[in-house]
Amino acid sequence: MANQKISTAVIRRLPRYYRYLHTLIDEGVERISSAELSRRMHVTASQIRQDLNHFGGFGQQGYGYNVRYLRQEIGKVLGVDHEHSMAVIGVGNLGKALVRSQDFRKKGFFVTALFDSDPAVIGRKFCGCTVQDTSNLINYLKEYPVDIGVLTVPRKNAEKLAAQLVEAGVKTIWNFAHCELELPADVVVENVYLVDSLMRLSYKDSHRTK
Amino acid sequence: MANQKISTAVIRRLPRYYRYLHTLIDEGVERISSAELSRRMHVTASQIRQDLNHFGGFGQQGYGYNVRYLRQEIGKVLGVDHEHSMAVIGVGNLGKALVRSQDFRKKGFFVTALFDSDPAVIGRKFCGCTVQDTSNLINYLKEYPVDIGVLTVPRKNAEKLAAQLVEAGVKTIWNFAHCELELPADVVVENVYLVDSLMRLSYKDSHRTK
DNA sequence: TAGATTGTTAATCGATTAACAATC
DNA sequence: TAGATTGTTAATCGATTAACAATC
Repeated sequence: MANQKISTAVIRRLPRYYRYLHTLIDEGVERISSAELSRRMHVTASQIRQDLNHFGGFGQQGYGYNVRYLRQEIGKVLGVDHEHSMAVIGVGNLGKALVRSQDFRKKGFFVTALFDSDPAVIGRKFCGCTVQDTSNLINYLKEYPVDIGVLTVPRKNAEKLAAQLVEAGVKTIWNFAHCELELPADVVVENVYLVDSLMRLSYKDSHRTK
Repeated sequence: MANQKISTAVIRRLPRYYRYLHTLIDEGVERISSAELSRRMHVTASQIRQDLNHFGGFGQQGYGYNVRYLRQEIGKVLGVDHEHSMAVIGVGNLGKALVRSQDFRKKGFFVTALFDSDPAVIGRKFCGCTVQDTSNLINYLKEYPVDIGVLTVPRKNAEKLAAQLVEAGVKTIWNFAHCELELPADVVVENVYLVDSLMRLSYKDSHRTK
């Protein structure tokens, strides 16, 4: 259960376990050994046991892992055992897509505030949430705080709006703008660089192992 | 210039170099040493030189790297020195966002076909492209092939439509559906699991180093 | 209790960093 | 030529895999 610096490689794998355990529950599987999970997920049993043991002894010798319990515990580790509120900054195509998606809501992530600077969008309603002018961002979020700020704005505005989020007290940012934000050390950021992803696909495409 | 299995860690970093070199060009920087780039990008100079040398000697002793030339060469490695056509399967919020985005077009990725199964969407036009019924997918793409298939459909339809893409001859898939596609070995896939990304952010949020 | 399987330590493998000879 | 900086080999570090004692 120790808190001694867990590598990002391990963290990257956690959501996949979480997801896979869900499909096991759907299949009605009650318990599973690391060996069986290894076969199904195409990772080594050693890695599974090592990964899980960073966070606690979730299994039982001679029995394996209880699927529901294990998923619940990984959920706790990932912090998806409770709800999160989000403010979406930039209600363009991508912003709208995120607001409307059921996927995040199902996992407990709810959009509670929308901001945009385009007068054509301000005042419009999406999923029960009215788009506000970004000039209200700091004041509004100071009064009605959110857990997560979602940046879906053009690159050139991203840095400024990120700073405003931080000023409003938001310390957790999901950034879709294609730039690297420079923020105080206590702010955590997860970047989604779709162009990078597409380029990696392009790389795989051109360097296909025949 | 060898083709001897380059690790994914290296590939993951390439788009970032590519991006950063662009900002250097914008700043009017003509040449740069690995030491200077190291300082600016917060990676070791050793790593930069190692990474680049997987693909060729792009630098010059005593001089450093020519910024334009280096960017161009990394572009070639990533396969963004030529255009790519894409078919988007699933014209929901996310699909629309991808079609309308300038970011991909600017990098040479053009959407040339749209498919959906919803009658309310079929026939509508986005960015000059008319949405076709997915039942036409195989026939159309056999006649008018694309380089990349983009899957922005609900999880439950993803596997079936991926198989149809493959049948139509598409061997490169950008998958946004939250599932792991099982496809022939010669098909390359890049997954974008937004829910996973959000969970990693949630993890960072709850395990913040105070 | 015996068998199974974890938790955990030890061995291996790969990736990152350091060092330096080659060379522009 | 001398100085600078790469390309590349060698050393270190960290992550993955293997092994096995602990234990349910």
